[in-house]
Amino acid sequence: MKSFNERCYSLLKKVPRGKVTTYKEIAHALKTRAYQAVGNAMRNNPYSPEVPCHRVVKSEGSIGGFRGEKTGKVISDKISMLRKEGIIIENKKIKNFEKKLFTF
DNA sequence: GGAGTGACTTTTT
DNA sequence: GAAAAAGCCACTC
Repeated sequence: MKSFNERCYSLLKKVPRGKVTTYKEIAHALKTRAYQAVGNAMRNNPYSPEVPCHRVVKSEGSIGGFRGEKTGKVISDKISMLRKEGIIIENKKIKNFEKKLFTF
């Protein structure tokens, strides 16, 4: 039985490049309301590059908080990466969020 | 088995 | 509109 976390990772991997998803959607896809549990899974993030944690945002379209990989990384860098993938970030918020939102 | 934590969400002040 | 509090679920110690 895979842990709840691994399911989150699997779903995250399904997110195509240039799209984003929300913690809420993931939790809903898993038939649960463990929004924070999803965040927990991301925080553990055993799959650094395979799981695009930066593609997961809050329900409002804001970036939320990311840990980067080490203490030096900040959210700003992740935003740049998202922008490179085709996602427009404006003032820590995703532009055209609804269009970029990927649902399961 | 119980208490604490968390990269959240929603409602209310 | 922004900030704070409460609520919720799963994981870890």
